[in-house]
Amino acid sequence: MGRTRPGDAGAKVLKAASALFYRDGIHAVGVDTVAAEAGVTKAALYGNFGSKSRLVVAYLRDRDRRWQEEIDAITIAHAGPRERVLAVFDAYEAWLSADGYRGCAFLNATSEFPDPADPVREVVRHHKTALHGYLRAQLQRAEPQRADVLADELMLLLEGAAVTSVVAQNAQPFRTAKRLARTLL
Amino acid sequence: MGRTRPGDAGAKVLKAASALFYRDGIHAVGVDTVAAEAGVTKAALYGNFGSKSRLVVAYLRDRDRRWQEEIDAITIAHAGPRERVLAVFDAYEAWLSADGYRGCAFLNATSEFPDPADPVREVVRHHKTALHGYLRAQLQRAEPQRADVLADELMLLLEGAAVTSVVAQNAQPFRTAKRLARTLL
DNA sequence: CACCAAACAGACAGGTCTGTCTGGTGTCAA
DNA sequence: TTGACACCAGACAGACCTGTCTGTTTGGTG
Repeated sequence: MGRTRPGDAGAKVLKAASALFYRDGIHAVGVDTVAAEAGVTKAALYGNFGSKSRLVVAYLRDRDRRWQEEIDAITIAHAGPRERVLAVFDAYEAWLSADGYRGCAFLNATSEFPDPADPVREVVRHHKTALHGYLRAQLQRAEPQRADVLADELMLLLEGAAVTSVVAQNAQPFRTAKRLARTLL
Repeated sequence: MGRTRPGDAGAKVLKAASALFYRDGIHAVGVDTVAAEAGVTKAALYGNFGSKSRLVVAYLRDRDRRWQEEIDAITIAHAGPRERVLAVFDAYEAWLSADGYRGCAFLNATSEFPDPADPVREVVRHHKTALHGYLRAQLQRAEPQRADVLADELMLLLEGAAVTSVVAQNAQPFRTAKRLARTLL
């Protein structure tokens, strides 16, 4: 019977791991579960990723890449810097609400990996630095002299809305954050 | 030899659990480790708390109680509502920096317990609701008509600064948050 | 067609997890 | 003094964890 072609196992594992790690938490999901959900053997999982730690890093890198695509879509869809910045709030909210307010995968990973030197934390810093850089680049065009401070402040609002919406299990914090962001701009 | 008096085991376990759960994460710490660190047997731990889940809830309740004492101290030390609100930012920052920016114990627990119906999440909601209520009560005296919105906004700034300071491993986000809070007031 | 890489199936090792149980020891109060 | 109680010491069960191993089957390529 048509078994899957070689080389697909890695992608299937990554897809299953993404869903499970995000939904249940990283420490709470074992590699057996990931392999079973992916329809793949543990040997194939280890052949592709080497260890669970590396699979976790791959999971976060993949999510960062998909988020970057979202940012690119925003850049294409909106021309003005203010519109782009506000669209980031909408995109963030959409990602969180789509999965029942489970929170930011990178902040969750930060909670589960306390060591700041862990490779996981490097991916998190990379992701957040990229987001901050995008905001600052946009603001540089709109309000050059306030760009740095504004980018810091908008990051606080974004992250605050993210975690607060998880506790509250609804999108209301994002409305508060976006309204305040609009007045700051 | 002077063994400890009966009744002390519970307090010793709670103290050890608080330190370990907060530092390493809840799922990452086993009950054997907690019992060993407390200088107590597992039997005593289970005799006092019944299960790890209940110990986790006790840990968060205890931390909430200690935070409430901090809030009470702020109320005593400052008379004006604006001073009290800004002092909350300082207290939050002090708690995080004192433990190497490991983050808010309640938000970390939220990451580790995805089910919103979990007793752990109820403690988290209680804690955050109490904080929000304190801010709103203070603001009611300073700016009655804006109190509700302002309390929401300050919560976003507090939570945003908390998680961002963990990623960055420094207190800079709190300075940004406090400055913005001051201009909002 | 023959070969090889990559998948399969599934057992296995060694460790850790939560939770229980047995039996001994110390303390306090009646 | 005696009994209740809370603890100690440590083994134990059963599940789950990561990671490895043996051997087989398959699909794509030279």
